Amino acid sequence: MESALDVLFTHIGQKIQLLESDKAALSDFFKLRALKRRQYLLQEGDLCKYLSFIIDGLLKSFTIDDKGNEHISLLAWEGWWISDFESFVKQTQAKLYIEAVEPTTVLMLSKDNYELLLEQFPIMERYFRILYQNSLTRKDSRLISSNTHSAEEKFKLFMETYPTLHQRVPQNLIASYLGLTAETVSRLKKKRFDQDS
Amino acid sequence: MESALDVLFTHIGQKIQLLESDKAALSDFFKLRALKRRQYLLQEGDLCKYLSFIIDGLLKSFTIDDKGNEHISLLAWEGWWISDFESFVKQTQAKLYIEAVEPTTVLMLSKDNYELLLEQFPIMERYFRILYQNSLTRKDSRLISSNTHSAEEKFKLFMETYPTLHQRVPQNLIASYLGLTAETVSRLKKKRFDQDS
DNA sequence: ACCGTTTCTTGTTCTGCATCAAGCTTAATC
DNA sequence: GATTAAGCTTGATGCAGAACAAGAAACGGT
Repeated sequence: MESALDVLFTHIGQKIQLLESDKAALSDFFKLRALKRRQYLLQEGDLCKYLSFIIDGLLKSFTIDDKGNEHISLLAWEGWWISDFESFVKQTQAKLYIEAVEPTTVLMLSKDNYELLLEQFPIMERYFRILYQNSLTRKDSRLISSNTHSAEEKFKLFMETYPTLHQRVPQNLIASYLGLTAETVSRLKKKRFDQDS
Repeated sequence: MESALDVLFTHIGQKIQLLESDKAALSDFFKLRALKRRQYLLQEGDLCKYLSFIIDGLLKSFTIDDKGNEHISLLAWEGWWISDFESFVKQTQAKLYIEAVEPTTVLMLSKDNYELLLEQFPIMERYFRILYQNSLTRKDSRLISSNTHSAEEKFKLFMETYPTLHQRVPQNLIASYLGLTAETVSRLKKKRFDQDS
């Protein structure tokens, strides 16, 4: 069976050319961790010490506002990275919580190892440059959608972009991800279904 | 006086170590362009062929919705890069307009030259990795603010983040950047001022 | 298989901000 | 420096989606 590191290297190999010798050397930089459902990977106020690559499972990152409401900033599953990126990069207090929605395994890369890895493997500069490049285009789209679309348009766009995700993620999390309430999404769903039939 | 390329290299030099020989070689990759007030650097439907580094002046990127309303996705001035990044990276049709708010000069890097430059100067992989890394943390913050804050909080945060920008940029552009109407921002400004005095 | 918790639905009320309108002020442009 | 356009203010009205409420359905853990 495929090891966690193989999953990671396959992923990296889709963006850059990775030598077998590199793989062996890179392995030591990562640490495997298993999370149970509802377990936290990070809590607000912590230092975000790791970039985490998701081998299997699904995580959410979110803030909690003054009224105690949760606002999801990211839903991430196998093949994606997650962190409180600002906290990780600047080594400041985290603003985000990261919590497992499903039982999850991740490969963690510490800040120190991240810097080392970039020093020692220039090809990884390229990998992360491409990774961030793609991430930026998605964030741009999301920001535009967030500022210009109605609730209905946001929901529709989400369902088109991630057509199968609603089978894995409770509707209230999708609502939160879109900056809507669970009630609103429930009504939008009903509306869509009524129209389709 | 300082040339446009010097401005760029100073900026790059803040993130990575750039050799004089590199500078000379890199110069050929960039093309200088001057824009008048209200002139477009990009229009919706175009291919975004360039990353543009702003030497002087100020630009806005925005979408126009079905009702003809403008939604600003970015305000950028000297020392920042601007593009329709998704269109640039994937070479798809641009969704954005980019227009000069002030008379502006930019150094433009074409997609081809971008790829060449990354091939030939591995140090530039590092530069762009760091650039994108920082850009991502800002986008994250903005996305969170957009989904969790009230109009008043967004406006307050904007004024704290860019305390002098309102002297350069008309209020209606700030409103659009924040996903608000000009009227709302006008009222918020009044409210702030009344409270402060 | 059961029980408790989480998630979803549906109705009602409320409110923050948009929209519409119109006069005023400031700033570009010739 | 006159003219025209751009930007700002203030008031009135409307509405999308939040908030509140409460029951129903689905799910997960033991």
